[in-house]
Amino acid sequence: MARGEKRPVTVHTIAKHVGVSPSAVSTVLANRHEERRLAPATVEKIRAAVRELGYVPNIAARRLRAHDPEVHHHELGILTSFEAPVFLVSRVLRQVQRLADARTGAGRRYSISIEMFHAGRLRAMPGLLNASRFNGVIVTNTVPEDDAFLAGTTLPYAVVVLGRRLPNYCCVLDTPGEIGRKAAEILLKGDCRSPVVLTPALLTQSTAERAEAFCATVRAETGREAARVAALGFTPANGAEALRAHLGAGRRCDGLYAVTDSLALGAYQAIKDAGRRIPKDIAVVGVGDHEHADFFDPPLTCVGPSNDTIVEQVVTQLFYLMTHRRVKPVEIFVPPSVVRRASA
Amino acid sequence: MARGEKRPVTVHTIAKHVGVSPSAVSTVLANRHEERRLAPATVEKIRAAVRELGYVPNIAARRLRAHDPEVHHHELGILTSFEAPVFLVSRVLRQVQRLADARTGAGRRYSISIEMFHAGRLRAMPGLLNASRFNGVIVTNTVPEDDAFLAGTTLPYAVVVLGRRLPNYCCVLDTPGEIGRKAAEILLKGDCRSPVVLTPALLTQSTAERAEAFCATVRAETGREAARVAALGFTPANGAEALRAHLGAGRRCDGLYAVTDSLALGAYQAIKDAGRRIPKDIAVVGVGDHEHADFFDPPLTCVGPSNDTIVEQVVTQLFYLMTHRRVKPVEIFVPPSVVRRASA
DNA sequence: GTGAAAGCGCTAACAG
DNA sequence: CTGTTAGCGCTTTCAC
Repeated sequence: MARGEKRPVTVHTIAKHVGVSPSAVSTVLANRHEERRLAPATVEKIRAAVRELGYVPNIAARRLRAHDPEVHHHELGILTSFEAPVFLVSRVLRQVQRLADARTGAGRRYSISIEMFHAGRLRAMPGLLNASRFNGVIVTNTVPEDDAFLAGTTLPYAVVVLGRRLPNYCCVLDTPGEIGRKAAEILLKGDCRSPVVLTPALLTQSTAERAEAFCATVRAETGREAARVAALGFTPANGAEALRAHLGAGRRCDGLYAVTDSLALGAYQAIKDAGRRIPKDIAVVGVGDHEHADFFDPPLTCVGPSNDTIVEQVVTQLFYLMTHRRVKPVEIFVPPSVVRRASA
Repeated sequence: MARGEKRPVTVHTIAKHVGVSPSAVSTVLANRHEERRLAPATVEKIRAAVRELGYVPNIAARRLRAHDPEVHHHELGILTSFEAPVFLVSRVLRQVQRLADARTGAGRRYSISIEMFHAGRLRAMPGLLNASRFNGVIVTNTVPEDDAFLAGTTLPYAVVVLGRRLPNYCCVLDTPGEIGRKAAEILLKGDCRSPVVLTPALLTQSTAERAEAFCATVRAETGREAARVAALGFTPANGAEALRAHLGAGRRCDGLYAVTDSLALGAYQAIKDAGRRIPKDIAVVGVGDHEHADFFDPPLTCVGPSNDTIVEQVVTQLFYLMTHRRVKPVEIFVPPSVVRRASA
């Protein structure tokens, strides 16, 4: 902390500062001074210098030093913005780990880490451009700025993009149009006459397309317009508030498609508070395979991306890219999953 | 893939194999052969060799090479087993990132990554013992085997343990005894006469203590024994099944403490299916500050660890340890949070 | 067009 | 008890 802020502090710096050799410093840092029988006074002086100079070990150097030449070490990264549905990320992680475990062997190890970036600041992640952090990455939950960055540069290692179309990378995508269409069909077949779609006010590419396709389908099949309700944010509370306002204003609604899980949860509360029954008065459709949808009251019918399939594709692609490098980018579309439950 | 499995493959290996110099190989790997005007034939031969020999770049070496001596790079790790409630981990991550961002400056960068290990296999995580991966770590969701490993060795860098007591490390803990006691008090004050505690069959130290304290409090206050219902696993489905069996057998229950969120969710379904009302027939208490507890139907009263406070303590400790190294281990206990809602 | 050499920061082996 | 030396694998000058 004290003074070494601008000049880099290395074991060498400390050694000179104390008047000992770098190896003595190294020994103390690893708590091996006993077996090396360093003089306690020396140890103390070194410790003091370490603290005073604010020494931070260089991890890359240590790793290189510790490296066992018999094993290949693969560094995999899952890169996601903070504004992410964690549960999807954790599924990706689990799947990556499963496949990595299956391939781990004598001369092969995998390290997998999740790295979060602030939306729009992917370019600032260190080591991305010079390939000094990962052997392969999965990129997801990007915003347009990040996409522009990616599109403008071809990273020289394995990259799979989840949920975006970028011409120079392998991409795995859901089909938001089809999702919206199917959601509309389910509601319309259930004799819904005044469909509503509940979205966050800030639409992502994906949620926008879902809502759009929903409305288009309603228009095509009935000639009427679906009502659009925009929640301020992504939380259940936002969803509840928005739908409450809609219902409170006496506007019609006998069928609802909520484009995210959390909004559906909030919608349930608003509907019940308004004294309406699900699905009798208002049928509700949410998005795909939420782990708790079965325990909503009533259980929630879902149309949305089949995340497990998506994740599987992503991970398969990543490993493929890492072994056969420089293949032509592909786009993989995964059709939606539909789970019918009691709410529609 | 093909043959280089046992002998380590480096740029040097490839260079020799093709009959060029390491620098040529390096240039091709970084896609810089254009500006260096390598012969296209050479480039192709190098590419072929790279593929054939299954070359994997050594990330540590690249990092060391790319290292800018003007900035200190801090590697922070959040180490958690797979059997983890992701949402807690993601809170830790957010908080760490927040504090790291605040400290990031000219000569200072932080990288934060989540690393998952298989329960009981923490010792197998590479680079833990020789300090070649992290400058500081937060360890959580360990099982006894992992704890034994940690207790037996003092890692020579900043370590904060979340949710376990280990004599040689800084630990931050909730107070499961107090949690169980408060849960019991809430139910008993609500005139509950036949309390039940719902737990997973496989108890962690923490869930066991919560259940134990709950039963002890019931015993002390009423002289009766609380019934214990064990669910096969941790999911809502497990919880629903277990409680359904209990209620179906005609056994009494007018107050329930579920020691995890998911079990509470399942319990709701079982209770409603049995035609009972919450809280009129059966009052329900869940654990701390679940983000969706407000949207349970009815909203769920919670007694549990106050995760935000815990996370704050953990992260504060970590940064403290990194700047003032080798301080005496401390134990920090964070009292439970109580949020009263409609379910009890 | 291509190769040789230097050195990033660290630690283990070997000499004193 | 302590210092010197070598080298982990990589990329970037610089020289040919």
